[in-house]
Amino acid sequence: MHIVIVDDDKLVSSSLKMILEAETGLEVVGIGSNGQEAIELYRALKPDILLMDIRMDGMSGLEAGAKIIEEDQQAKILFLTTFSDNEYIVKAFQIGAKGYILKQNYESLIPSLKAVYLGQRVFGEEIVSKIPTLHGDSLRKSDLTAFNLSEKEIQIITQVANGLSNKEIAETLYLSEGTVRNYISVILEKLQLRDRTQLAIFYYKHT
Amino acid sequence: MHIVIVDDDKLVSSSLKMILEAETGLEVVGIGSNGQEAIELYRALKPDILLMDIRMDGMSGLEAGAKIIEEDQQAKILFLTTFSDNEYIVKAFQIGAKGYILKQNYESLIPSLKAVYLGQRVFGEEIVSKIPTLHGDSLRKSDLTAFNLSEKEIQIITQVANGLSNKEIAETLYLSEGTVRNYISVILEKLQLRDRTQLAIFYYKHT
DNA sequence: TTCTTGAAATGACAAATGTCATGATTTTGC
DNA sequence: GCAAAATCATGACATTTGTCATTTCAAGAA
Repeated sequence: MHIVIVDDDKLVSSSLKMILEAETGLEVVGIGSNGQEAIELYRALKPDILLMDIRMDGMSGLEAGAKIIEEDQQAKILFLTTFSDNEYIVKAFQIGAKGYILKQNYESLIPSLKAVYLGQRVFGEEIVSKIPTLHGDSLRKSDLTAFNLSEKEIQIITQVANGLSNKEIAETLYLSEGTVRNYISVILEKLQLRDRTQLAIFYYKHT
Repeated sequence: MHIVIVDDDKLVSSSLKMILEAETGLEVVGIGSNGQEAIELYRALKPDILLMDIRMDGMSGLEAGAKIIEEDQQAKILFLTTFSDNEYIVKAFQIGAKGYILKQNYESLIPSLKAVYLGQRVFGEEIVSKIPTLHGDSLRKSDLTAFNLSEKEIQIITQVANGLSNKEIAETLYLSEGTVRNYISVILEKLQLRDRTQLAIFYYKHT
């Protein structure tokens, strides 16, 4: 399996090369350090998999990836990044990347590479929550604790995000309308938002 | 890595067992043949991964999976199936399964198992096309024409979905605030919605 | 017990929102 | 040119929304 690695941190790319080549059957055939090089290397070497940092100086991995996939629909690109970012995850999905892995999670790199090689798509845990229509009914614990939101507040946010008016929320949760207003007021303050519409938007962006 | 296999075709489950145990580090600790057994086996054995047919007589793999994940949020379930089905794929995703693999694709089974074990999610190529559109920056043409929305109306909707107030939208688009209100009123009527919050929600659900 | 804390409610208020009727202006088709 | 459209604007109005100060009440902690 031929692999090209592209990362603007040389240290990362050479460590990756070592890790990968410890495995028989894997061969790192090229190393690059920016988006432009990624495109050139891909064209020249046609690797089975392109392992690329999503964030790089100059042309980002995403841009490069989009271009490469445009040229070769079959291209198998696995993105690497050090942190999970909403925007990136969704975009990576959109351009048709085969996967997305956090660098921290280096043990899962080889199995993921193989799975991708064999036609699977591999994504970290985070991806699922970022996909709109598959939302569950409530915000993830991780998101809510980060903002000190109580259980009840979450319930209210969820109702707002379902498009209910204060009166309707009051009926649903057996509270008075005024109480619901108070809750929302507090929530908006906590989240630094202005009105319920922004709150609903927040919900959909963090779910 | 401890694995439990559940498939109503004994032939399949025993072949799988053989394939898996050829790999060092993998141990099939239990085999079941229906959803009910899957639940019992999971409770009793707490395997690292549950490899389960999605379609089975009696309780389906999907139902069993939902129940198991309900009991143990950490449960790692990888579904197996012989054909790709829209319903199933999306449902599997929704209940929180870690993956979905076609039986035909047996070479990718082991790498996929490992990737899942290490915290990834693995899905076949098909999945992507089945996932409702991920949101980008504007409504798709298809969506807007379906509702007879004009160019200007789309602009307004977009601003609402960005969380702007009427006054802000007016400034952005060089209109009076009243005009913006009128536009929104018409849009809400067209889309059968009640207020701007529902409009923002609509936007994020159709984008 | 008394004190404190948190959840829920109230009422008053200003601001934002949505609806409606109407009118001015511009664009477009014929 | 003229009529029929969009397009943009107003003003009046009822409702909803968000803020704030204050109160009630119950459960714990002292």
